[in-house]
Amino acid sequence: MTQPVPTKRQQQAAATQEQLLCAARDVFGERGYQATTVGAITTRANTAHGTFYLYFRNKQDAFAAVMAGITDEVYREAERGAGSDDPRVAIRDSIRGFLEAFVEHRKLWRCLIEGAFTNPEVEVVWLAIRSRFVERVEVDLRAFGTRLDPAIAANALGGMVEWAAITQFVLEAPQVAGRSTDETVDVLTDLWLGAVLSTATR
Amino acid sequence: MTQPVPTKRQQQAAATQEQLLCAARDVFGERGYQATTVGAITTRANTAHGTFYLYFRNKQDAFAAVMAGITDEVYREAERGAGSDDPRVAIRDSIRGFLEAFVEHRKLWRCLIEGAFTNPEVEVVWLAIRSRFVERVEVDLRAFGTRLDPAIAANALGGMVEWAAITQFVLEAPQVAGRSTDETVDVLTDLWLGAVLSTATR
Amino acid sequence: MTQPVPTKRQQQAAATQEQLLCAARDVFGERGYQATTVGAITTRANTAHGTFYLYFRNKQDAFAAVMAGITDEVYREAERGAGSDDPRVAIRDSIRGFLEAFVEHRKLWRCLIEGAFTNPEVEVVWLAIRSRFVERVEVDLRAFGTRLDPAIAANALGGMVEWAAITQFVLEAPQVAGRSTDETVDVLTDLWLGAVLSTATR
Amino acid sequence: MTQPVPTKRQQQAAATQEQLLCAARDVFGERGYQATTVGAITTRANTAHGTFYLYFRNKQDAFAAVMAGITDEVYREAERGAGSDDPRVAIRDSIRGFLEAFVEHRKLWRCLIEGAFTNPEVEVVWLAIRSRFVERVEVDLRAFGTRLDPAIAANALGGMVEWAAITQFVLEAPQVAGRSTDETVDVLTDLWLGAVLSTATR
DNA sequence: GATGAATGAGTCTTCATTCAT
DNA sequence: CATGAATGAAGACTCATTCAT
Repeated sequence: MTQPVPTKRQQQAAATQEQLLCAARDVFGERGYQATTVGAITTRANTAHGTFYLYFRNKQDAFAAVMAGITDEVYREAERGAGSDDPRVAIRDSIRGFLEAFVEHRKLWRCLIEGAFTNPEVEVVWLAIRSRFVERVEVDLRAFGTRLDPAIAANALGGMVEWAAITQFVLEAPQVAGRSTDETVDVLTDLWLGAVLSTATR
Repeated sequence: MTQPVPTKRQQQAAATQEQLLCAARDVFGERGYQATTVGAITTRANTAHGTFYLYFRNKQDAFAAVMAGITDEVYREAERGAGSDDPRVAIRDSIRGFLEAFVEHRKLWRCLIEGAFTNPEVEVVWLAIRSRFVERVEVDLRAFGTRLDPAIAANALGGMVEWAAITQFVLEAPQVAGRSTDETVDVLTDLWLGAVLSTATR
Repeated sequence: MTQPVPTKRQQQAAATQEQLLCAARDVFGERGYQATTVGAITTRANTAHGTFYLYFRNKQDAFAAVMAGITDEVYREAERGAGSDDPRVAIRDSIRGFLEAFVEHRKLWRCLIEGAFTNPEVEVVWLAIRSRFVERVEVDLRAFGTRLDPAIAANALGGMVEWAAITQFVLEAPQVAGRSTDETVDVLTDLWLGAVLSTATR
Repeated sequence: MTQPVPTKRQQQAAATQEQLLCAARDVFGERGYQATTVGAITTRANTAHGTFYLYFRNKQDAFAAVMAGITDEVYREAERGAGSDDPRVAIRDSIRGFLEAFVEHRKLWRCLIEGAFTNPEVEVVWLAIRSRFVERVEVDLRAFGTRLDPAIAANALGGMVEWAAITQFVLEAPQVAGRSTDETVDVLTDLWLGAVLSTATR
């Protein structure tokens, strides 16, 4: 068994890693994936350049470490509606949870999409996390009963929310730029519910 | 006024530009935005490196030129359902048109997303073209009558189709990888129609 | 057919390449293989850093280009004794040819040995050139008639001259440092001749 | 005066140093001089990175420590023929001793040559040890009587054996690769003897 | 005596862009 | 019009060495 109480040096090391992780989160959010350099991260973290490589194999590895927390949080928020019996309430809560968490991290999310489309390994990581989200939706659809293919429908409806969030809060498409999260939650809820109810089997 | 009949030189130049454009299309599709180099394009086009800069200000400019044609075509295909009186038929034709054109150009579309998330100017170009698409949907929704905010709804429904296409045919999300275009057209049509009808005002 | 007369630009390019090659020769000779940097070569050649990569794939490639000329010259000088009928004269001329050429390029030769023991690809290149030298010796031994294994004997006798040159003129082993080329030629000739004659079959 | 009986601590320290030395020997043999890193040595030795610097000033110092043992052993084996009265037997035994010890350590010997040509201080160390070898040969030649310069002849004949070993067992020159040690011992003995006898004065 | 976290100098290589020919 | 040689900025990654614990 290892010591349960971390030594002073272990604390130091953990603090350094935390500094680097925070710095990475900030810089990725500000500059995007490609434009972020290891040098920018270490400068921000007040460490030497080489220290970065004590805690991360490379830039991509640090990116994965940053994103693991974020994606997990956002997609998990989408599951918080599960408590309600009223489908409308459940759906609205899920969508609201997702959108609110998304808005909070929208800069990093932009970076995530950039990373996923630029770097195959990031793509794999992201798709894996996204899968959990889509599968949750699929389970809900099956539970509700639908005459559509549940996988395709889940991917489409889940994707509708994801992409609406991206176009509105990241890309700021002119048609929807500046709209409040609440407005969007309402519309997405109605669309989702209408789509699901009209194809329900029970 | 210059001669309406192009001179030999002008023909030659047009041919060179066409070569470069085709080469750029190929290389962007194969390698993606970041990984494409000007050298790769000129090599493919059998021109000198410098010739590239006679026809394009820079890499980004060539990318915009390539993408203009593609995005235009894909989003235009989404308008071909307009002819029908039956809303289901009209929607299905639109979705089918979009997806079929999308599938044909899916490699470049991947590149387009990458470019838009990497380069602000590419983002602007793409958003402008996408706007026409969203606005067409908005006009249809208004014509049909909906109690939802038409802009947000149009962005969400149009986005649902866009993102379903991307996740299925570009990212090949495991839940939907390998599904046929037809299956997806059916599901998307039903979802769209259900969402619209249930919120219709007339 | 290409133009036999090089254009001005081709001349320019050739001149640049020549500058780089000379600079590389100088720097390799002064610093050795590992310690030579591409930057040092381009600085010496008065070119931009990137220009180096127009003419050489990498440092090793430039090294090979430098060494090709040198090794060829040195080992070729070892063949100039071939004219004489008197074996002693022939051997002495060969040894003298080798040593004199060697002395002239001794700094680069040191670099060559370093490169060959450091970099497998350099090793291969050098061994190939050295093979021609050893095989020439072998042919001579066979012609002369020897009861020894000609390959091993050729490798040993050729190697005796090579290594004597290296220890004396490159490493400057204390026992032989400062001796003249002539003295060494004499001794090596006698050793070689004595070894060959005493094992001759005719 | 310190205690002649080592304390626990001293024993511990000696064990650690031994571990590091063995690890260094292994890693240098496997990777070569340049490619060996301090980290690789400490990893192999199961010690902390910093521990290395308790026992060695730097990489070069550890290399010298490793090589001291090896070179000593190999060159000492070359002296074992001294017992015999028959010159042929004496020479053969010396050559055989050298070659057999050499073959056993050929990977480290390769590393030694690389080190000597890369690092001036390694060069000095090696030349010092080699000197003893050359001087032993010189003494023998003088004892035997030769009309040649004994220093140059000793350097050449000793070098013939050294370099034959290197080209055959380290570089594996194509002409002699795969030959047995015995064959080579025979040929070298004959060449050496022929060279010496034909220039003998008594 | 032993540890291992931290340092930061050092180098290769790529590539968008320019401009003399 | 077309060429292609030249530019030089930029960035990732390694590793020997130090020193507080």
